[in-house]
Amino acid sequence: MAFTYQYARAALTVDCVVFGLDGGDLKILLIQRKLDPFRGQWALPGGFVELDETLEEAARRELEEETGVKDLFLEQLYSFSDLDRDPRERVISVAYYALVNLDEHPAIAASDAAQVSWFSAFELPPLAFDHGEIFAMALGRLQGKLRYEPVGFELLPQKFTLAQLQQLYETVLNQALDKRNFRRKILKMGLLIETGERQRNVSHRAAQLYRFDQAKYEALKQTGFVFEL
Amino acid sequence: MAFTYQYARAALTVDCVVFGLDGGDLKILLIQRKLDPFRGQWALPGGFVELDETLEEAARRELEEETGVKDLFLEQLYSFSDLDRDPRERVISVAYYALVNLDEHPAIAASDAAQVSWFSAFELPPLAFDHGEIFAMALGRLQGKLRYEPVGFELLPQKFTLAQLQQLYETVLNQALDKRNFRRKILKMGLLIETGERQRNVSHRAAQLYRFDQAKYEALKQTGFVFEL
DNA sequence: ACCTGGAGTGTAAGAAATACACCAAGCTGG
DNA sequence: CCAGCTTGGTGTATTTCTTACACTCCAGGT
Repeated sequence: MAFTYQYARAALTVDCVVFGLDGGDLKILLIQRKLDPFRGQWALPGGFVELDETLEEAARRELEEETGVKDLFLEQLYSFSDLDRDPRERVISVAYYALVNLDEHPAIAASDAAQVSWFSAFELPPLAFDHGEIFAMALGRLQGKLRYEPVGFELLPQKFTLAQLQQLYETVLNQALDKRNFRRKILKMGLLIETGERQRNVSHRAAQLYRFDQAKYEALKQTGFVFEL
Repeated sequence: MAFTYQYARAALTVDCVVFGLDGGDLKILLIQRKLDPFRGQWALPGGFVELDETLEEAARRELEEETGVKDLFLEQLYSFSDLDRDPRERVISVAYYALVNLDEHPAIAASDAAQVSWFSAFELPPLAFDHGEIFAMALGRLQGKLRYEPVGFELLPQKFTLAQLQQLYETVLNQALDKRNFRRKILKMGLLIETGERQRNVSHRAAQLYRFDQAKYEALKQTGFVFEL
């Protein structure tokens, strides 16, 4: 079967930058290409957009097919359209970035089509196509978002300690933060709920576990409140 | 001539939300459609992407063809992909938003293809397709950008008074600002240059004219400085 | 019992944000 | 030419936020 159009059309793909947090290490998910071009090189998961799905649906479908990850925080990043970004033909790619909690999605179901692996975001191998550029923009976006929106919680388990939260900010923003000031500021927002539970199986005093109060955040947002760290 | 592909491909368009400032009124540029669907309705300028141009090039080309505006500040906004956003067939649109100085681009060369007109952004007619949604996102983006990046100057003439700058912020953000605090804050950043010139032909005391120091801003940005109002 | 390692806490100094009102300058119209 | 109108331009006091900084508490391991 073939499809014919009066004017030439570019192919349309989605590519996903999936961030995960492994302690003090920010990771992203890459797949190893099994086909030319760039065979054997690492690339962002992604693929062609079908006609009966939105871009976001395509991104979620490709992610699940290629890496087994689903139900994650996903947001559109940017559309890339350099003329020669794919050596085969004109391909325009809409990039998404995603945040997952590594502990709750630890085992990436290896796709039949490719090798899948987490890489430290600050020591990536060379990437296929313009994926290096896409990654750089995604990292910048993540760093920006983190300051002005409470997206970081997507990278943590539902219940987390303040130290984990602080380490998340320090890792992603790549700067040290003062513990007391961090705690005061984040607690003053009133968006963290003490669960009453504490850490288990740690060889030191166990920390209080908190949850993020999504509902309260949504309510506050209506009133003009801006999350800002 | 026809083009045939193995898999179905969506058509790809660009649409532009062009903002201009007319005193205390934020305006956007619309064209009246001459063809179905939505014939006679107002719509964002835009059109199909050719294979030998990037998305941004397509946006600039369509803007110039349809409205005569060129050399403006243009940034990608978002890609829209709802399945039924165009009743004819599957069309994915990459939206851009643009800022122009109305005084320096006052006469929009009427395109041969359509009527072109500026509308007050807060009293828009119903728009074709999902252009209302695109506009809403563009307005939100503009309001956000204005706070954290010095994009507002794109809406003003090269030389402007502090009152004009303040009115720009008040108009776009839709809130009143204190004159003395505004002046102190913006001047303390050191990004405005006194031209030494003053307003002419005003029936009151003439205000000092300033220019934005783009070069200094670029330099400061490197050092981690963040414009914030 | 004691060591280790992270949890948890307060304060003082400086910087920034906010709220607020009057005189100056220049043109206009009588 | 003078009165009045319109916008330009300026300072200060109060409060809030930011920053820098060091010790005790607690639990598990040895």
